Amino acid sequence: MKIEDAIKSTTEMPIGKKTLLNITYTQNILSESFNELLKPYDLSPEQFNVLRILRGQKGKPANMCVIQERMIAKTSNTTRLVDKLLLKDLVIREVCTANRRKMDITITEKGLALLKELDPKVEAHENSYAANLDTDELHLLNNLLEKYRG
Amino acid sequence: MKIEDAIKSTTEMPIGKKTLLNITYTQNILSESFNELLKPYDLSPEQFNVLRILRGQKGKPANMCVIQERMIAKTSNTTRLVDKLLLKDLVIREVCTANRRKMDITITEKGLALLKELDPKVEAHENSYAANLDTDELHLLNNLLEKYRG
DNA sequence: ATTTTATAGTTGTATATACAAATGTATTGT
DNA sequence: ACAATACATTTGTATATACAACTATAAAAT
Repeated sequence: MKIEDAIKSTTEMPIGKKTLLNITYTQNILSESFNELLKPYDLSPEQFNVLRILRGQKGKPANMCVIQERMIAKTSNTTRLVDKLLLKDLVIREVCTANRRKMDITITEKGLALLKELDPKVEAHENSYAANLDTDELHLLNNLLEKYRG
Repeated sequence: MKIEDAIKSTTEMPIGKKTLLNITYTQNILSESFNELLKPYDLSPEQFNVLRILRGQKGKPANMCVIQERMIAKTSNTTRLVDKLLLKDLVIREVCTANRRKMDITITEKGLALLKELDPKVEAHENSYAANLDTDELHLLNNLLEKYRG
C-alpha cells in the first residue's frame, strides 16, 4: 500500500515529508506485527531486545549501561525492564564484584530456551518482509537509510 | 553511522535482520529529534499528528474514527489524546448532529496558529534528513520501502 | 414496534514510559 | 585522609498507552 493511501492523504506531499512519513509508517507496520508475534510469549519487544543482547554476550554478564547502549530504542528505565525479566527467571542480576556500582545481568537457561523457541519465528518475520526485495535492493535500502540518517 | 556500530554489534548480521533493524533504528533517530523539536511546545508527536489531520480537513470537522484511521500510529485511545488538545483549547469537540454517536472535532484558531508556528521547524526537520540524499535517491528509498512492506 | 446486532466513542484498570531526584560507589583533587 | 566530583543504578511521580468492558445511538431483522 502506498503511504498516501495508508494515511488517506489527498494532496501530493513534498518528497522530504513523504520519506520521513514512509519510514515511520513502515516501522509501525513492522513493530505491530512483531508485537503480535511476541504476544503469546508474554514478552515486550524491549524485553526481547534485552534478552537478545544478553545472549550476544555469550555467557559474559552485561551491566545496565551496556544493555542501554546496545538497545535499539534507548529506553529510560532499563532497571524496570530487567525487573520484569527477573520475575520470569529469564535473567539473573548480581552486584558486580569488580565495581560495586555496576550490576551483572546474565541470561538464564530458561531465557536462552525461550529465545531458541522464538528464533525461527523471528527469522520468519524478518524474512517475510525481506522476501519482497532482492538482495541488491536490500543492500541498496540499507545504504540509503544509512546515508539518510546522515 | 552504520547500524552495526549504532547497536555495537560485533557479528555480521543476515541482510533481512539488518534491514529490519535499520528501519527501526532510523525511525528511532527521527522520532527522537522530532520529540526534541516539539518539547518546547508541550505537544506530543501524536497530538501534533491529530492537529495536522484536523487542519487537513480545511474547516470540516473530523470524528474520532476518521482521526484514528489517518493517524500514522494507530494508537488506542484517541479520546484521551483529543482530551489533551481540548484542555489546551487547540480543538473543540461537539456531538455530531447527523449521527449522535459521532463526535465532531474541529481545530481552533489557536490550534491553527500553533501549527503555523511549527510549520517551518517541522519542514526544516524533514529536510535536514532528506538533504542527505538527492531527489532520485529519495524516490528510490520511498519505492523500496513501499515494496518492502509488501 | 421490538429485539438484535453493529457502530462510535468513553472509561476503568493495569502496565509502561519519561524525567528528575535520590542512593550508593568510585575516582580525583587538595 | 577528606571533600568534591563523576558514575551506575534505582526510585518516585506524573503521564501515556494498551486492552477490555461499558454506554449510547443507529441500523437491521423479525
